[in-house]
Amino acid sequence: MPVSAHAEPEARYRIPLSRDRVLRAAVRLADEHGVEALTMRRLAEDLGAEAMSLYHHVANKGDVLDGILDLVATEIHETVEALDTPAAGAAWKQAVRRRILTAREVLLRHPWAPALFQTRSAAGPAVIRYYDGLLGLMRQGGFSYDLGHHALHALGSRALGFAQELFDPAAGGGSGAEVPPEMAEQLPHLTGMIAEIAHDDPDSTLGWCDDQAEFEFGLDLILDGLDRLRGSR
Amino acid sequence: MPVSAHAEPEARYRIPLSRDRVLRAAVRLADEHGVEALTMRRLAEDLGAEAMSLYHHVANKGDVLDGILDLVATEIHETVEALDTPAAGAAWKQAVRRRILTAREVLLRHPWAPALFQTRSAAGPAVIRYYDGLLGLMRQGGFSYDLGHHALHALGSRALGFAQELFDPAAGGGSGAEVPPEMAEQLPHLTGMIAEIAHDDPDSTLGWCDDQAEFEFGLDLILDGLDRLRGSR
DNA sequence: ACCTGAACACCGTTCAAGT
DNA sequence: ACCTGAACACCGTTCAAGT
Repeated sequence: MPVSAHAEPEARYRIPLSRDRVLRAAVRLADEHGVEALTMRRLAEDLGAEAMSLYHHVANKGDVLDGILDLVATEIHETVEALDTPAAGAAWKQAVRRRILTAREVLLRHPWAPALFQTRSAAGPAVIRYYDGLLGLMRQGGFSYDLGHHALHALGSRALGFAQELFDPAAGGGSGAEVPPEMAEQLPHLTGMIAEIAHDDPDSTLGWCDDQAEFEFGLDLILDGLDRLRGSR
Repeated sequence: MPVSAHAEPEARYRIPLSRDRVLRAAVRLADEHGVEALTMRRLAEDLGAEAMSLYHHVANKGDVLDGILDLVATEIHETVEALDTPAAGAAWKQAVRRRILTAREVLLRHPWAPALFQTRSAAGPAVIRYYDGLLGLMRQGGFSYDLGHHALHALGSRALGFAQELFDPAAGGGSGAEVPPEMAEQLPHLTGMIAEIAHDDPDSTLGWCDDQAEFEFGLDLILDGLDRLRGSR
């Protein structure tokens, strides 16, 4: 191996670009400043290069977006794969539940990822490997391929650790009790619900939905339903 | 009422702009050419005006996007409201199921809407009214407010008639049996599943997932789970 | 081979000016 | 009041040119 002593300091500020380096910088940029800050120009700047240089390592911006999603999915898959030795029989439910809640933890570190998963239609290889692992756990739990197939569809994005939140309480502003009277007439049931929950727990005003608890409720509902179908079909 | 005969032909090619006219044109544009064709310039062109004129009727592009989502949600809410006289007791499940499948039918006419619903965080008034109606059906079915609340979260976007499809079989290309051998080793369970389904139904190659059936499977799983919890909490 | 500057065809939006 | 043209500050991407 030839030694070139003077190359050392130069190499420090001029690490060659590569697809991997570009994608990792893109993930970091999205994590720190949001996905809307992820432009080819800004990404190049962070890498100490010009925007046009990126095109030697990625096809276009869509390729970058698919690439960073695959990076996140890889992180999920590897974290989850290190988690447990799969268990047979009824333990399938606990194993699947744990994987999905772990996937959710990974996604909380990349809050831009769920919205992007929904925008980019094609599932990358890492997502597919992750789903293959889930299906494997179900098979060990006694699932037919047919039921396992339905199960993956039923779980949908929840399997990856997210589900769309339609109500964003933080966006609402004031406390739950401050429903305008003319709106309350049009929304008798939601108004009643908010009033009752405010009564039971006076401290629960703004942002009173516990995202984690709601995610687990929906997940358990599906898993319990699947467990009941497990033998019968 | 004064009559001005000569105003008629002029009014024909210069209908004044309005927020409603702008939003309806935006929905039509998205329906016909996709949401990516929905630019302020293109939208103005379709209305026979300049892009800058739109800003007298909408605040900005985000306002347009929120506006067209509310228009779709209104269409869902009105279609569903005309559907049934709500039924008490165990019939809640059938009533909710029918509303959600109807919402899905509406969304199939606006295929751009689901992805946009997931991007725009705040739920508009029409979405909230729709959810209030669902909660009302559940209340009549004997739900506590607490269980109804969990139920809305568990249903999530499925209540509006969509759920993210993570596998897009149409994007894959060839038939299900054409899995590359080195990939098959990494995906033993998905490969086995595809092989078995191809064996049971040789015609099911490309796009063999029945979206409607899978949507209903997941929906019923959740509704059956809720029905089981209905009395016990 | 890898990288770059200038340029192109778009965006959403501001502003001053028209009627 | 409503509408408009020109302009600004951005995009992603192409292309010919550098090393």
